[in-house]
Amino acid sequence: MSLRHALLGLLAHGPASGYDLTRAFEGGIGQYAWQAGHSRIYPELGKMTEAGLVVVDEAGPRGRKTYTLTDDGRTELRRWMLHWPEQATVRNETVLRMFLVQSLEPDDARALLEGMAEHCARERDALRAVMDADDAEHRPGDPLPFGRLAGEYGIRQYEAVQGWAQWSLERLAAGEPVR
Amino acid sequence: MSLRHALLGLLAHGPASGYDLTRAFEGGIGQYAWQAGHSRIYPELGKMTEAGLVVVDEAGPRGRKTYTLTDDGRTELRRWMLHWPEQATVRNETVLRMFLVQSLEPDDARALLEGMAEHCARERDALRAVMDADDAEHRPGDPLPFGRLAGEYGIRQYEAVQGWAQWSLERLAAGEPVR
DNA sequence: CTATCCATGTAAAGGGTTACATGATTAA
DNA sequence: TTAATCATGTAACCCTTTACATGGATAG
Repeated sequence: MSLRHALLGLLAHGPASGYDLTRAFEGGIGQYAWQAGHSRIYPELGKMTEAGLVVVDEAGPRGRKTYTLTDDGRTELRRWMLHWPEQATVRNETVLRMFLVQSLEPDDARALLEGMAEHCARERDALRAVMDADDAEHRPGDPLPFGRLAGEYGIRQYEAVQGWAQWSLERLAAGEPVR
Repeated sequence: MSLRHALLGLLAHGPASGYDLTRAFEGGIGQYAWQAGHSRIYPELGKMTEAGLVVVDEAGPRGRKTYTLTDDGRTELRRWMLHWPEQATVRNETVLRMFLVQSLEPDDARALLEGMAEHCARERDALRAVMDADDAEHRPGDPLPFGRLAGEYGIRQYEAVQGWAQWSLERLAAGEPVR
């Protein structure tokens, strides 16, 4: 049930409404870590309120509700962050394609791997540019923007996929039958 | 709906039963790419049969049914492999923790990052040993074992996480406030 | 004969996506 | 006044997990 923990983690940076949290999932966290839409977020915030992990400050225009972490919520977040299971939930279409590349004809496999390498090179450059811009704005002593550390991982991740695709292309080019 | 494509990809290597496919998900594909249990696999194979993507050779002990890819199934697999969307489905608890590390107290963040680095170093070594054993058994000209290419990515992936955790620890050690 | 593995299925409960539905506030 | 944005919610449908349920084949 990681949506709950994603919400706890976002609220650890300060109070937010369901609408704010929905916007947050449109950024990097939704693209790289965990997806969620408002229709799932609102009911989950309701359950978390019942469970005493968050409280509502009912005060805002248009019926806006602002949620704040409770001590129990912060404790639960810390527990989840530090005690991770050996087998974490993983669902990744890109890695699935990596497993299944050996089910394609050599020409198709080559096309897939070349496409992946190009895509990752482009995404890596784009993310590098965003992170460089963040760093340029950043004054020493200020807190890092949310997701700055994870962004650095994103760059390394794209480089890993790109390097892997090139390594795989070399194995294909060497005439090694991959299936 | 990637379970369908995972099954198509596994069946591309040869006919298999629901039981065989369930076993396949207990290996690397289930650990790194996509999880599925038999209670989801059997109904999905039924729907895929209705859709004409697979056919059943009803012949085996204990009511065993063996599924084989049809031409339509192979076409659908190829389509899905080569035409990937920009925004792929991602659900990854480890990356979620990376995003939320900035919501922890510095001591907790350090403990998390050190734990991740150690865990990845261990997993990397274990996977490297399995891949080396695969390569030792492998005769040039034989097809690569299923998942050999993806396994190489696994190694690079663990190295990327480990390198990232160490980079993040250095930023923490430098006294930079991460939140 | 007995335990283990092979083999298939269904049911219930919960998580997640898409669509439906409504209305207040603000900026142009 | 009108369009965009803020803001919340529910309903239907599908996917996923866990548990329930059954029985054949094989090895010791």
